[in-house]
Amino acid sequence: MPMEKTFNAAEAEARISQRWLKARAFGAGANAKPGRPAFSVMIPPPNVTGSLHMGHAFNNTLQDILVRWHRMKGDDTLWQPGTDHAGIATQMVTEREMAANGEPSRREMGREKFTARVWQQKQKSRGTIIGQLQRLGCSCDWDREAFTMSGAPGAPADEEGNFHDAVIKVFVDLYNKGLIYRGKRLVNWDPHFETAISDLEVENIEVPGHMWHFKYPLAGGETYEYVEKDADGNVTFREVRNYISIATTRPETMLGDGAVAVHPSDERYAPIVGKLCEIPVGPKEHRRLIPIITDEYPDPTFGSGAVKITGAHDFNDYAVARRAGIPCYRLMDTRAHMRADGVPYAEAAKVAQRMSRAWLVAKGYATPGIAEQPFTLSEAEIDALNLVPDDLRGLDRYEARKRVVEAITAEGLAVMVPAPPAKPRPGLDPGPLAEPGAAASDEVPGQARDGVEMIPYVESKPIMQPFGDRSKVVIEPMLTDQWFVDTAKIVEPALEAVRSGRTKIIPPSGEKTYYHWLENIEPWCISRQLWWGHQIPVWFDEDGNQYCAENEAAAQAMAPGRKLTRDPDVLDTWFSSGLWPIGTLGWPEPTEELKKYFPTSVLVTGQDILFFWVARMMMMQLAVVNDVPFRTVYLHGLVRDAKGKKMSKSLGNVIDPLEIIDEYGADALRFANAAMASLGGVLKLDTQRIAGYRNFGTKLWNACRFAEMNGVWEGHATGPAPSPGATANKWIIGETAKTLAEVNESLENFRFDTAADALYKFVWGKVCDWYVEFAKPLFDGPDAEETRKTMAWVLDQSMILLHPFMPFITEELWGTTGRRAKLLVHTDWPELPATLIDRAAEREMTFVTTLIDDIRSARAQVHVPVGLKADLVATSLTDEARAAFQRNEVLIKRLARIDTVTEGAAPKASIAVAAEGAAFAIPLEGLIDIAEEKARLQKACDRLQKEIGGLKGRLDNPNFVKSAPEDVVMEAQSNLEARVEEAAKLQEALRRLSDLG
RNA sequence: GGGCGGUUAGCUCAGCUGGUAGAGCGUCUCGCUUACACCGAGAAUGUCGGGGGUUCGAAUCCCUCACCGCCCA
Repeated sequence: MPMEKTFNAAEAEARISQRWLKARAFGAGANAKPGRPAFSVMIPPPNVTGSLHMGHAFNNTLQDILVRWHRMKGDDTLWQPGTDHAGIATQMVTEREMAANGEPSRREMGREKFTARVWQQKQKSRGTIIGQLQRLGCSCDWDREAFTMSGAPGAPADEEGNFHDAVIKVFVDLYNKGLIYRGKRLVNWDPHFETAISDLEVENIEVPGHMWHFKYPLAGGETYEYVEKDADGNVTFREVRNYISIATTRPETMLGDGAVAVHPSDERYAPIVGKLCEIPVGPKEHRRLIPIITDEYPDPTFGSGAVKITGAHDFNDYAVARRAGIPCYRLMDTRAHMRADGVPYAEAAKVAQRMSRAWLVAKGYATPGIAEQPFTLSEAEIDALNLVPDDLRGLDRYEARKRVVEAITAEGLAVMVPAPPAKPRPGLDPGPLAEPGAAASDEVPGQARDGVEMIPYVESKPIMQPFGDRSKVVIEPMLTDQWFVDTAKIVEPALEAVRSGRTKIIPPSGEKTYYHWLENIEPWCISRQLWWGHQIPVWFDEDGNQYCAENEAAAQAMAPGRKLTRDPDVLDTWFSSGLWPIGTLGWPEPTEELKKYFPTSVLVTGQDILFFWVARMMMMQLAVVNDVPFRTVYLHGLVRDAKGKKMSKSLGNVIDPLEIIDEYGADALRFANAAMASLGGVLKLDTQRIAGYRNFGTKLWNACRFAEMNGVWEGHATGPAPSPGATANKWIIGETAKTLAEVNESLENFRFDTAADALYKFVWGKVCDWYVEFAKPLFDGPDAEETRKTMAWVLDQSMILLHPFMPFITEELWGTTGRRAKLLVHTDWPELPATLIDRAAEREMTFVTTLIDDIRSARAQVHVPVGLKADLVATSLTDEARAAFQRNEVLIKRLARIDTVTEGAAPKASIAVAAEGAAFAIPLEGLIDIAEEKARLQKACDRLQKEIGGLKGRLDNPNFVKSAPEDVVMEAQSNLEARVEEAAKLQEALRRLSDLG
C-alpha cells in the first residue's frame, strides 16, 4: 500500500504510544548494553491535580530528548516519573469542587473525612497530567510512577509506593540531629488558607497605597524643640512640639505598637529618646504609652524619620523588637480579622502599660519606684494579650484601618497640611504626592486654621505588598508557632558541591543566583496549617514536651504514661519533594535502583524553581545521604507567548499544548521546543514556527515516500554505511557523519537548539534539497543500485537522529519503510567514523551545488523562463574543474535546466557565471535584456570589489600580517585570490556585453 | 535600593575562547518540473541600543549612559 502524502499525527500518535507502552520500551534499563553507564533523570513532579501547560511541555520535551538519546546509545536509562501532592493547591482545588458540588465544607467534614475526599480527588486527577505527558511522547518508566504522598495514612488500598515513610524518617533524623526546631516566629501568613507559607511562596507586588501621618503625643504633656537643619547645618525649621510624627501605611497595626524607633544619629529626636509617647488610638482613658527607642533601622531621610514598631505584624519591626527587647503584640486571628479573644481591652492595656514601664526601668531610662518589682511576661502570656479595643474586635483588618484613621483624624491627631495648591510647611514635606483626604472613605472635613484650609496629610503612593502566590490575598506577617529547618547548618555542603563542580549548573548565571541565595539563606518554615500533607511526626504531652518519632507508638514509648497529642500541622510540600531523588528510588531501603541511578545524571527544570526545589534538594540529599542529588542541573526560562508576555488565563494568551498537539502533532511541538532552547532568556512561542516544524516532518515523510516510489526500501535492512562510487552518494554519507557529530556535541552540551538546527539543515537543506534531486538522474543510470542503498541508509540515519526530537513520525516511518529488527526507540544510536567524510567528494559537490545555484540565480535575475532549457558554454576550465563538471554533468544539466554543453568562446549575447576554476556563459541572444544582465554583473562586481577592498586593506597592513595568526592571514590571502579571479571573469563578461552596446 | 540577564534583518532568536553578521518565520517575484503547495526556484533587508576605550582588527573584551526583563529587598 503506497504511503499517504502526509503523516497523520492525530491517528498515529496514540497507536504508536500504545506500541511503546506495550513493549515496555521505556522501562528502567530497557535497551541497556553491557558496559554502558547509567543515565537517570527525575521528572520535576507536576501537581497531581494539574494539567499540562506549555512550561511542562517544554521542560519534558528536553528531558525526553536526553533520555531517548541515551537509551538509544545503550545506556542504562531511567526516567523516573511521578506527581506531587501540592498541599495548598490540591486542598484548594478539592474545596472548590466540593463547594461546586454542594458537598459539606472541609470543617464540617472533619480532618479524616476531608483527607479521604482529597485522595478521591487525587485519583480522579492523576490520570490527566500523566496522560498528557504520554501524549507528548515522554518516555518515562511509567510502571515506576511515584507520588509524594504515597503510603501516607488514609491512602486508598490500591495506592502503591511509600514515599511517606521516607519523608517521616528524614524529619525524625533531622530533628534528632538538631536541624529542625519549633518556635514562635514571624511568618508569612495566608489569611485565605489560614496557614503559614514560606517567603518563596509570597509575591511582592507594587500596588497603590496610602501613607498616613499621625502624631504620637508625648507622655505627660511634655514638649521639646524640634529643629531641622540643611546639609550645611543651617537651621531651616524650628518648632516646639508635644508629639512625635509617625508615618504608616498600616494604621490598624498601631494598636500593637511596642515602641517608636528613631535612628541613633537623628538629632531631631535626641531630646526625647527614652521618653514615653502615647499611641493615639483606643479609649482615651486606657491609651498605652510606649518608649521612644533608637535603632539603626529607621531611615532619617524617609518620612518623619520616626518609625512605629509593631513586632508582631512586620518583618523589619520584628527584627527591631527582638534587638531592643520590645514585646510583640499579636492583633489578628488566622483570618486576619482583629482578635476577639481574651480579656477586655482595659485589662490587657494595663498589662501592656506595665511592660513599657518595665522596659524603661530595665534599660535605665527610668528609676524604679521603691516598691516596684521587675515585670516580665512569657511569650505565651504576651501572645494571650489582646490589645484590640473592644469596639474594633472581630473586624476585618481593612475595616479596622478605616475606623482607626477616622478616630485619629476626628481627634485632631492626624498631621495636617494646608490644602493645595498652597505650599506645605517645611518640616513635613508631603511632596507632590500629597493628596487631600486620600481615598473617599478617609475624607475628613478640613479644619480652618489661620484662615487656611487644613487637611489631613495622606500620601498616595505605590507600596510593595505581599500576596500569597496561590490565594492572591494580602499576606499578613503573623507571630505563630512554626517548625523550621535550620538551613544555616546544612547549607555549606550544598554550596561546596557546586563550587567544587560536583554538581554543575547551566547556564552559569544559575550558579551565581544559587550562591547568592544560599549565602543569604533564611530559616525554612516547613509547617503548614493544612490537612492535606504529611502530618508532622511530633507529639506533645500535657506539659508541652515534644516527642519526635516515626509513629505514635514510638512516641508513646518515649513518654511512658503520658497523654500525647500529635501536632496537627503538615509539612511544606517542598519538604517532601525535596526528597524526590532518593524517595522515588526506594530510600531508605538500599535498593538496586538507588545504587544504580543515584546520584542522578541531569535535572531539567525551570529557573523559577531554583530556590524552591533545586537548592533544597541539594541541601536535603547532602544532609540525609551525604551525596549530591544530580550531576548537572539544566535551568531553562519561562515559556511566554509570541510577544513575550507571560501566559495567563486573565490575559487570554494561554497556548494549550494539547491544542497544539491536536493541530500540528506532538513532534512539531517538540521540535519547536528544542529549537527554542538556547541557553538563558525567555522562550517566546509562536504557532507559525510550530507549523514550520510540522512541515519539516512532512518533508522527511515525503522524502521517504519518494524513496518508496523508487524501490529504495525493497529488501532493505538496517545496516552499516554502504561504500558507493558516485560522488553524490559518497558526499551525502559524509554529510550524515558530520551531522551526527554535530548532534552529539550539541546534546552533550545541552544545546538542544543547535542540535535541532543541525538536523533541520541536514534533512531539509542537504537530503531533500540536493540529494533527492541528485538521486533522480542516478536512478536512471548505472549507479542506480548503490544509490538506492545509499538513500535507504541516509534516510535510516535521518530517522534515527531525529527520533529523540520527533519520536512519533520517525517511529512510524521506521515501521513502514522496511523490515526492522527492533522498534526505532531501541535502535542503536549510530557511531560514524570521520573516515566516512570524503573531502574530495565534498569539494566536488560544493562545486556542483554552487554552480547550479549560480546558474539558477543568474537565469532568474535576467528573467529567463524557468521552463526554457538553455545551452551552456564553458569558456575556461581547469583540469580539475573539467573533471568535476564531467562527472556531474547529468546532475548539473537537470537541475540548472541546461540542454547542451560545449567548450569554447563566449558568444557576445550571453549571461556569465563564474565558478571555482571555471567560467561559463549561457548564450541567449534575443532572450535577455542586455541592460539587465549588465546591471546584474555590475552589482556582482561591486560586491566583489568591496570584499576585495576589505581583504586588501587588511593584508596591506603590516601590523595585521605581523600579529594575526598565520592561518587567518593565509585564509585572507586565498580569499582575496578567489575574489580577484571571480571579479576578472565577470569584468570580462561585462566587457563583451559593452561591445554589444 | 541590591543582584542577574537582555538590547543583532519586519518578527522570534543564533553567533564558542575577538578575524569582519546568520537561521526560521514573514515579505516580494516566478513556478502545478510525476516525493512534497505542510512545495519548488529566486530576491530584498542590518552605522549588531548610544558614547568612549583596549586591539592590526570588536556584535564579540573593558568602562559609561539609556531602555527592557527577572529575582531579592
